[in-house]
Amino acid sequence: MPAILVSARKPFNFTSVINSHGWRQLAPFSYEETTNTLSYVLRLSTGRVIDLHFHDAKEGVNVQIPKLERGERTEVADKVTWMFGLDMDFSHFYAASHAEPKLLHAKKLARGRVLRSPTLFEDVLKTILTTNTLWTATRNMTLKLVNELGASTAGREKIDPPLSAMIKKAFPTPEAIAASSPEFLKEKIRVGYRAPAIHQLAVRVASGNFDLESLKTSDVPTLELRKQLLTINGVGPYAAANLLMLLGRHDFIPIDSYALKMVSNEWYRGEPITAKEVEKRFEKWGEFKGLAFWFWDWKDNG
DNA sequence: GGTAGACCTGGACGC
DNA sequence: GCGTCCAGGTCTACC
Repeated sequence: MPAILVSARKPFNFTSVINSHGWRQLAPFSYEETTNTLSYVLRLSTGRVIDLHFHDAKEGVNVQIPKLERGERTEVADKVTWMFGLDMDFSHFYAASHAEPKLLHAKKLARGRVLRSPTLFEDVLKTILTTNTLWTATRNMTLKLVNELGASTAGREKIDPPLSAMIKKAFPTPEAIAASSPEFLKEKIRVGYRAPAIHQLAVRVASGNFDLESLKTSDVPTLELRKQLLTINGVGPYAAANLLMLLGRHDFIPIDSYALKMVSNEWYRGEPITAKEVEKRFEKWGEFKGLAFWFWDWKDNG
């Protein structure tokens, strides 16, 4: 199988990226622990759906791909650069955190990059699917969404049952989700009350009324970016902070029940706390607040 | 600005 | 197998 090497700005640690959060467990990602291989089913801009396998190449990411045209290879390289944040620079964060014992490992393990999907649309939807539910349900909803509405590696031709198990699917496009209905999303994908929000976002993006992908490269201040993310139904303070982290803006902390638990165990003897206490503990980290929180060496991370 | 309650799913638990 | 309870953020109404 052909392969391409996509280089990373140093320092880089493949394992740190794929372990940065739970994204590798969400379809169309999959992970094989014994070989430390991350896989992803990618839909190219031409509509072709391909299977990618990522391996550690020390100086970057080695990507196993099917035979592709030159333009397709360039597109894959660009997507991989985004997904792994290969061009990102965390030197200022490492300098700011070098004296903090709880962040000693940050530079050593090249922490800072968080695994992303190729499109912001996919990351927004996945983030909405993490809200107000348990992780197993998030995994189920994502898998159903991909299986029901995603384009397949086999194209449109009909596949016999024995072969169909080998066919993989990409994350659905905004158009595919927009063409479904809130009722379908609720009843088939089991997304519950999130159905109208998910469908509405797909319609906004598919119709061209909301250029979500442009936020990936936007240079507007973080507060303004946050404001735009909060216009999305289903995206509240937690989801917006999570998405800002994925966008490389680290001024906000995604405060969920896990954050409250960790901060409470660290500084408040496990007693009930509010978001205010979390903010207070990380206030001094300023523009690195999100990074300091995300990569903090917690006393009890169970 | 702060707070209470509804929104859903699915896992855990008791019977 | 069935019913009940509970965890998990966002949104809206209300104070």
